Amino acid sequence: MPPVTTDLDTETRILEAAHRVFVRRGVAAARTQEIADEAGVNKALLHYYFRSKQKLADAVFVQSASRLFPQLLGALASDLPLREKLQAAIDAEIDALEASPFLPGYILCELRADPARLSDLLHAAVPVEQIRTTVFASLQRQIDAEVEAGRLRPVEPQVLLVSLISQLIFPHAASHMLQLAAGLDEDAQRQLTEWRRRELAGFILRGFAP
Amino acid sequence: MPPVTTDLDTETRILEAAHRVFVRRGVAAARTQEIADEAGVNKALLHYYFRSKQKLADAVFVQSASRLFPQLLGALASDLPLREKLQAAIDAEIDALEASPFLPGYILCELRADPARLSDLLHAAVPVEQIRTTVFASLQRQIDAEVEAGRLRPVEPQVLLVSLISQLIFPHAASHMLQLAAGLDEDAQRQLTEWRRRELAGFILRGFAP
DNA sequence: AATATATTTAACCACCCGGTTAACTCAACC
DNA sequence: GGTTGAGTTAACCGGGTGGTTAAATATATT
Repeated sequence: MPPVTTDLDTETRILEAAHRVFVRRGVAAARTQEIADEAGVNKALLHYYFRSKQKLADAVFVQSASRLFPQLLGALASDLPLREKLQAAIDAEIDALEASPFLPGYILCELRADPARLSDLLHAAVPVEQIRTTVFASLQRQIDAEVEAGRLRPVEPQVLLVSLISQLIFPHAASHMLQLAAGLDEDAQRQLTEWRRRELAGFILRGFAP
Repeated sequence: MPPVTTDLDTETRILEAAHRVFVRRGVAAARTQEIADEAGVNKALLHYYFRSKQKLADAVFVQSASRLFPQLLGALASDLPLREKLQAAIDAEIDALEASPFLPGYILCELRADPARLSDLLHAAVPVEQIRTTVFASLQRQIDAEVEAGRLRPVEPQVLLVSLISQLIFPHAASHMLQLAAGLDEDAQRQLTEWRRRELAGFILRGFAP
């Protein structure tokens, strides 16, 4: 038998190179040659390991998305008290984003190009539905309790969630746009990240206070 | 002299077709043939009016961006009192977004693919810098006054601005992602837009209150 | 009507890109 | 040492795409 479990090497090298090139250029504009070069292999190897550019892109997308979503949803599905839960979600997401800051932009763009296909793809890889209902149910319960205690105004979980996600992800996904429209250089953006880590949970809770 | 000011017809028809196709597919994945078909003209006409696909994409981008940014920055540069200013910005932006909901996603994606070129392009078309400094200065003044009056905690204008822009633009730019991750259908998203129009200004001011 | 210029078209081309093929290498196993 | 089969490569191919050209048509000016 030839090397069976050995040599994940080349395959992952290709996958990582593809990841870099796809994230850098977008799938449509990416050239298989560039991926091959960056992986240090021949173009035909891409076809050998993955059957086509499309399949390769699929693999990269699934891998990326399952890096970005689970942390956030996981933290939100936990049974921490509301403030600590928000803080956990913020910390988890900021950490994930600092590890791969261009991921949200990439996912956003690819999702826009072909929502249906990628949605199927992700659902096959991650039990999104299930996590989601858990998140909503637990969040709803906590909000109700806070409303009862007079510390929060009535608000649907979606509203809170979207406000949180927007402020967490958008500044990364749109860093170029912010630089262009608001003139924020890298340093200013790092400062903003720090602010979010320290203040965002409190900001949101105050915002939804009665 | 041949038709000089007449027949903006064909040119704008091409521009609008290009707009639709670019926004739908993204520039890299868009085919000139599809644009020509959608404009009801021959492919060569694209080259006649605009010199190349690239130039056409540039024109579309500039047009799009100068539809999306000025409203927001204009409202923010006005001399309304803080709360009314925020509300004006929110109304302006939501109106602009309802007219062309896919614009932010498009701009985001194109900006990601080639930030430097598109930044130059926009700066040549819109006096971004100038508007921006006005916005920041006026905002800083108002925040200082509110802090003095004990109605706001000290906060840099950028922080407030990014929080506002994130919550305004992200839900549109990432509508597919939100549908995927948070399960928000079109109706839920419309509801969220309504919430933002009614509540976002108050939400932000409460969030930054002492 | 004649002319000049602006539009518009059909047909064409050169190149790029994803994908394929067939041959070569090399380690494992008999 | 010969066989096997995964891993790897150079070379090639066909289709698609952006771009070009030259001819045809419309429109305004004289």
